[in-house]
Amino acid sequence: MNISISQENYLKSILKLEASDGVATNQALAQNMESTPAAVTGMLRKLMKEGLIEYEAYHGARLTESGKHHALLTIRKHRLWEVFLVEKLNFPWDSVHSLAEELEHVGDEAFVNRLDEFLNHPVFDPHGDPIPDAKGVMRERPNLIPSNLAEVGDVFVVCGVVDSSSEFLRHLNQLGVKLGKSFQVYKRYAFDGSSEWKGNQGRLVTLSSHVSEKILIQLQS
Amino acid sequence: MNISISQENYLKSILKLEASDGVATNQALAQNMESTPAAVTGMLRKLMKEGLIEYEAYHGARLTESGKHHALLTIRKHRLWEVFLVEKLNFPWDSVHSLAEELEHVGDEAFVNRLDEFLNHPVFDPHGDPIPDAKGVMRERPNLIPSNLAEVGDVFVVCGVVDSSSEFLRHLNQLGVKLGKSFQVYKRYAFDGSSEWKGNQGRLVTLSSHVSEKILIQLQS
DNA sequence: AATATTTTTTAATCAAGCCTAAAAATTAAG
DNA sequence: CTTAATTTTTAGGCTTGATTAAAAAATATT
Repeated sequence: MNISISQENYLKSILKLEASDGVATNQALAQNMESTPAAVTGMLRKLMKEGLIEYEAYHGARLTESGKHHALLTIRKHRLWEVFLVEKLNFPWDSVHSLAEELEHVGDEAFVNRLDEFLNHPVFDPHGDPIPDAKGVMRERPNLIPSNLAEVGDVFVVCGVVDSSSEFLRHLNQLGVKLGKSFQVYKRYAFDGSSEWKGNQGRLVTLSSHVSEKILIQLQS
Repeated sequence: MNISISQENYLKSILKLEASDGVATNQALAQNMESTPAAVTGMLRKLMKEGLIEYEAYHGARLTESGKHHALLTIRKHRLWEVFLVEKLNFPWDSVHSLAEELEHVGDEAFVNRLDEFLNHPVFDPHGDPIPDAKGVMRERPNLIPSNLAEVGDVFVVCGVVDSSSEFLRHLNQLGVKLGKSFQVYKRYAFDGSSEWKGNQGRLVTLSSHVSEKILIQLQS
C-alpha cells in the first residue's frame, strides 16, 4: 500500500480541513489543493479504496485511523525538515515551507526517526507548530491565545503564528517579533483594535489587529 | 527551463556512459535506466529540444555544456546527501544510495550550497567518490589504483570503491575494510589472484581477486 | 411540493512517462 | 552489393493526475 505524493498532499489537506470546518466539501478541498472538484472526486475514490478515508458524496470526507496516521506522519516529516532547515542550514523561518513541502515526501519512517534524533527530538517547528511524535500522535500545545486578547499591562511570550506565509512572517521580522521573545502590552487603540507592545529593550512595536490576531502567545502568570 | 526528475536521471546516466563507453547507444542507456529503447527515444528528443544533449540516431548522445552542468550538479547533490546521511544521521555506507537518489531531486542550488557549508565542504562522499564543487566542476582524485595491482609488501590506504552496491559494501564491512584504513599486502596466490592483507592490529584479511579489483587504493610511498 | 442553488459526477481531453510488439532504418558482414 | 544483424522508430496502450464543460443529484428556499 504505497501512497503517492499527491495522495499524501490530499490527506494533509483533509486533516487541515477537518480541524477547521469540521467536514470538507469537495469544493473546499479543491480550493485547498489548488485543483478542481472533478479532480477531487477521483482522488477521494482512490483514497477510499485504499482505506485512508471515509467518503460519502455531499457529506464530505473523513480520515480513517490509517489515513490520519499517514497525514500526521507527513506533517511530522514536514516540521522536522523545517527545524533542520532553520537550525542547521540557517534558513530564515519565512523561507522554509516550500522546501519542506518537497522533502516531506522523501524517505521512510526509519529515516525520519534518525532525523528526529539528530535534531534532538524537537517538539515545535520554527513557527511554533507542534511536531507529531514517532507514533503519529500530535503533541498538544498548552493554552495559547491570539495576542489581540491580551490586555494592557499583560506580559506574554510569543509562541506561535496562525499564518505561516512568507509575507506575514517577513512582516514579523520587520517588527522584530519572533518566537520566544516576550513583550508587554503598552497600549490598545479601541477605534481600530491596533496595539503597541513594549519589548525587552523598551522598544515599541505597533501592530494592526489583523496582525496581532495571528500571533499566538502564552501569558506570563 | 525546468528539468524533471526523470530527465535528471537520464542526464546522470548519459554522463556515466560517456565516461566509460565513450558514446552510448539508446539500448545501453535503456539498460542503464532500467527502461526500454522506445522510452529512451522520446526522452532523448525532449532533452535535445531543451539543449541538454546532442543526439543523432545510431550515433549516440552527448551532453552539451548545459546538460553536463546539470548532471554534475545532480551528482553533487547526491553525494552531499550521502555525506549527510552517513556523518550526521549515522546510516551505514551501504544503505544510503537509494535515499540519496530521492533527495538529489529536491531543492535548488542555494539549498545545496547551504547543505555543503553545513557539512564543511566535503570533497569525497562515503564511498570515496569526489563531490563536484558549487560550479559543477568534478574534483580530480589523485592516482588511485585498484588494490589488486599492489604487490606483496606494499602498504596502502583504502580510498574508494568501484562498486557501491549494498551487497559489495556489506561484504567489505564483514572483512573490516573501510575508507581511510591502511593495510599491507601479505601474500598473493598466483593461481586465482586472491590476496591476503595485514591490517593495523596484525589481523589478516583474505580477498578474492573479484573483490580486490573493485577497491581503489593509494600506495604509501 | 416545486423551483432554485449548490455540489458532485460524468465525459471527453491532455500531458508526462512508461510499456510491448512490429516496422523501418542503419550498419556490418559475406 | 546483397543479406544479416543491430538499432531505432512508430504505433497503440496503460497509468496517474490534471483539465473543462455539461449533466445529474442533492440540498435549500420559497
